[in-house]
Amino acid sequence: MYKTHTCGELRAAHEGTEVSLAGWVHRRRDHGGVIFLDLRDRWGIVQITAHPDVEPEAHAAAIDVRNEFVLQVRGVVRRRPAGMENPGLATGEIEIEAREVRILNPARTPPFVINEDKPVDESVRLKYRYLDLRTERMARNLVLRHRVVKFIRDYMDAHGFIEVETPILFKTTPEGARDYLVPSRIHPGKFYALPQSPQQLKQLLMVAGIERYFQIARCFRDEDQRGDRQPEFTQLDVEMSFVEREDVMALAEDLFTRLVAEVVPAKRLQASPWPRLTYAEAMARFGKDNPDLRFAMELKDVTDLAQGSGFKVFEEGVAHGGHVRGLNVKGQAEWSRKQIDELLEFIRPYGAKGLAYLALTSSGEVRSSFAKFLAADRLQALQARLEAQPGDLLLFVADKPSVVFESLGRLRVHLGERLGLCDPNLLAFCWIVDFPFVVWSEAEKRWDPSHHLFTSPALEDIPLLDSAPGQARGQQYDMVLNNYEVGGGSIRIHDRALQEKVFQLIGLDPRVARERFGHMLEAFEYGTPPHGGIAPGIDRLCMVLAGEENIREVIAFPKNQQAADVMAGAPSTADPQQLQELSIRVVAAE
RNA sequence: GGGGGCGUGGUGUAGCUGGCCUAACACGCGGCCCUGUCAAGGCCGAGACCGCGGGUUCGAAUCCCGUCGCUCCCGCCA
Repeated sequence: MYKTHTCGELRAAHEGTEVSLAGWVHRRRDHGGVIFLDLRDRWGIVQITAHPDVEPEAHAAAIDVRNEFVLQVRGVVRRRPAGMENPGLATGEIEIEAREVRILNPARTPPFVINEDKPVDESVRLKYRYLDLRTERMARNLVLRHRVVKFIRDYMDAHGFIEVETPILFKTTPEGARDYLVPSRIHPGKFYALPQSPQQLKQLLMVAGIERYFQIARCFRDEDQRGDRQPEFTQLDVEMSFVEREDVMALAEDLFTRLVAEVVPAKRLQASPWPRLTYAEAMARFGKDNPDLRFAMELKDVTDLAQGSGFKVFEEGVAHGGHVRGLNVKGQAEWSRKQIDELLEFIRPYGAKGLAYLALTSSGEVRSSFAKFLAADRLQALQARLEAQPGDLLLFVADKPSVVFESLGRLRVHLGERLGLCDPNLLAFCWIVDFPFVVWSEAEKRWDPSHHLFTSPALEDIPLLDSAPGQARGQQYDMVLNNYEVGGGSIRIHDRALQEKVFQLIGLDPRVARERFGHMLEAFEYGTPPHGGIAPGIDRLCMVLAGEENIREVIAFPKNQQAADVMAGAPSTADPQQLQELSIRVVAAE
């Protein structure tokens, strides 16, 4: 037996116990006589002492030991001498007096330090991911993720859900993101696709009468990476029958409220119940449909005050159906012209052509790019609208609505981070509802579903689908946490006629629709219950709960930004024989 | 597809308005000393020719061009 105990569990109460421990050498301190070894396993760290005159052989063995060697140590638990305790260590009251030190496997010097949390180039970490995962931080993240998933499974089970696995080899649906394709050997020229989500399958499980389904589901999307996006990711996939929007939202809210309390007690919810914003409200107040509610600095509409104000930029902005909106950067009136120009540069990529400012210095002086154009009462009204006080800096963008929202929304987040307004221990969950059912795609010249093509429109808005599709609301809801969309769901269509109508609306040829989704349409004719669901992203959620800023930190073996696994070297070329079996010829490898 | 940032010993950085750099510092690594530390300590030492290629120059880590890699972002993500 290698282990009688783990390295993290021994306490003063174990004094005198003979133990056998096994783990990695976290650190070694050689005092010429006595040698200290910090032995680490997944459960903690314990100090081993090897005295030359207590057990010469054990001491001799400890001389050759280096960091990250794998050892088995037999010894006796001793209370540490008075004053020698280490309060920074859970096992700091005791130490193990070594009787035998056995080197199970030596280790090369690792390419980066494992026993402290120092920045290391990420490609090096990813190449040696198995070493990176030994670090306290990464081990903690993996444990956190396990606890999150465990809590979810227990909760779902307790609420009558069953976990059903759905296929990884499925059918391509080019309507959504790019699919990962898997060639079929048995069907030359044909392909499976990896699921972008188990959407269709979970709906078919509702047809099957499961009523309450969930799955910790792996999803695949072949799109470009971001700090919060991986080509394969995990979502808590949920679907329920005989439910309305409120039922699904209530379940998810209860689940995650309890999860936070149990799994990350050090963090606290900003609000419970979670605030609920309509899409329109989220855009108007925060410029985004995934607003960070941890701080205020809300956008204010000043279009009415800008109109006929005499300031050309404002008037022209309004003239073409545009808005003027502003935000109040509290207490930053002293920012220099240069700093404000930098903010303009920050929002320029989002289409903003200018950034008007009004700084109310604490001395009562006004610095502004436009104040001289405005009448005194307008200026007053403007300040009142933004609840400005001396010391505040007011920033305005005038443009078409999409540009105003995009640039001020981004600017708000940027400023919030820069000014330290985002409390990392605060979890500001909220719901976004009443999304537009479809959005006009200028590129494709057609209506695109704002969620996915199985989402039901609000029933009272169905007539609008013919007259004014852009006005119709969808029965969609997004779960937002701090700065991230961590989940989305909807009530689905369960009626063939309505589903076909939606296909038609988004320009899906009926023949193509039947080819791709015929199984869905047919299923709807066999007694499909009203149903809906939600799919919270496990990776993003864990990222926020772990206090990480990149999704890779909560994934054991993530892909890099090029969607490559630099440790194993995936993707790789395939053997010519494999390709031949699959009837595949590689045309260009550039 | 586009834009920004970065690329110096094993790791993290400094140097980068060209010559004092035959590249510095910290950690790590090796050796020696040290019987109580816990980021142990002291002394000594090895280790990069500055991502790669080309150019400018008497002279380049430092300037220019190209290229590759990593990263952040835009597009994209039903």
